[in-house]
Amino acid sequence: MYHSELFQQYGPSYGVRPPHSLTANYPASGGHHDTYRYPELEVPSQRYDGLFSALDPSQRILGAAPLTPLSLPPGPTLGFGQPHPPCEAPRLPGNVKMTLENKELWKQFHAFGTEMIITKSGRRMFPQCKITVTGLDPDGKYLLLADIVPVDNFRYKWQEDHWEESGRAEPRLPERVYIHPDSPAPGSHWMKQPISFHKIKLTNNTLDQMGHIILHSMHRYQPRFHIVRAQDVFSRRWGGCSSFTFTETVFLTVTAYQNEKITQLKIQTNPFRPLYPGPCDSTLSEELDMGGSLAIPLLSPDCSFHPITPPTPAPPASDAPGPSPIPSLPGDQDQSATLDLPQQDAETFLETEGPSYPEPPADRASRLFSCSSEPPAPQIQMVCVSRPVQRFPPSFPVPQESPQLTDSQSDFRLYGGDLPCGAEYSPSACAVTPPIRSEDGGLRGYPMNSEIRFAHFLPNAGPKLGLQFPGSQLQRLYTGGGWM
DNA sequence: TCGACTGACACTTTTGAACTGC
DNA sequence: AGCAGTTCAAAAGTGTCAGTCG
Repeated sequence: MYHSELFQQYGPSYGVRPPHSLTANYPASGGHHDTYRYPELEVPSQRYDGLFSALDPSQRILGAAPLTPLSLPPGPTLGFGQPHPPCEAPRLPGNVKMTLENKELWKQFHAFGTEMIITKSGRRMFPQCKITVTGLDPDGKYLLLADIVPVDNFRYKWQEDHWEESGRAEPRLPERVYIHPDSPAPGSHWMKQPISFHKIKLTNNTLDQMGHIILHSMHRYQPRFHIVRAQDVFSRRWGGCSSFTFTETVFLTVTAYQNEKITQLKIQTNPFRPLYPGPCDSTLSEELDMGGSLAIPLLSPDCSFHPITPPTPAPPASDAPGPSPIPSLPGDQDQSATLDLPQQDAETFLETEGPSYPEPPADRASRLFSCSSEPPAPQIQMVCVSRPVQRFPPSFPVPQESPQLTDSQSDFRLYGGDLPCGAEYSPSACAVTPPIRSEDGGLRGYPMNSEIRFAHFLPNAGPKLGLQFPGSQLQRLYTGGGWM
């Protein structure tokens, strides 16, 4: 499920997360917020790059503050060492493990400094993100997600044969999450074969409306993978979550390859070239067994994590010690020569040469956190209208940029008429209690006074572009209770 | 002037509809 | 009629490169 299925229905506001508390200069209305720069994100100590409001305990408590759009773990660097909001969110048991399937391939790229092309229309990643998961409850339902976060606060430039810092990073962009299309699926499904995130696309188009992951060029990023125990993507009550990263998957975004070695490596290993078997896809039998790598469970501000290696507080970005000196590639290497990949183990190369771009401090790259808990007790659905009900026009057309919709509330009550299932929206994009069913059992629509909720991982902010409710009206509710 | 970016290009792989045969 | 396998065109993917832009 790239967002393509869901995103198409939610429009460009998908993945856009306004700040937790709207600042004075936050655009109150008009347009989406892709280009909005979060002042909080400029300060390492305050980040709202998390993903799931469901992880925010405040949202699981009646009468809590308005929903925070997202609260996945922070990036490896930003907010590093800073106090995180206390959280009692459930965690997955500690025996949940994730390994990187094509680790050796990633290592080969990492040895030279992985570069990922980003384009306006979106470019897939190569190497692809392919993982295996163990330790899940075979019968429990899980969501698998991925996002990509900045590794540091620097912008880079290619200097002859190596990467070096070139000033401070651009302000962070709205983060988007890739939901694996199999989500939700039982643990047995996730564990039976490698899971491929090959459909992730990267773009530098800040106005992207395709749901691709928006990144800055010439910046370093790292993919993160999240396992969430939940019945469906609408669930607010989660049975736990764990996040993982792999140090080999750090990459630099470029609009054109800078390092000739990376170019050659891509050519040699690219699935579009006859030299190599098919793409790394969990659904394909032809797989490149590049060895596995145990993931590093991520520090999660929402998991009451306990870093095994206590991180040292990070100074402000401007004062932060720069990454380690940039090792240059051997000068006598003929960069135009064909790379003899199998003859040099990437790990060996890394040990002797190091990657061609600065490595983050070890404590940033190797945090390990425990995240274990039992699923919370079922919650009784409760609806609490915390303020006067807001009513929307009879039709809720696209694109209605209502400022009232830009806050973080997500639940709506349908009134004024039944809502039939039409082509304008997909019933799968929202849920309602109870649905109207046809005699044959098919979903026919939603009755008046139904309460509609949207996929909770989606940004609650912004209008639900693509959703239309002709003949009906939506009444937004504030609810702090859990849905399930 | 230079580095970063864009779009067009040639080429390959993937996908899905149409067709065929059992 | 239904299913499985094959074929083929379109779509989507790749890296390259010349031109544009700030």
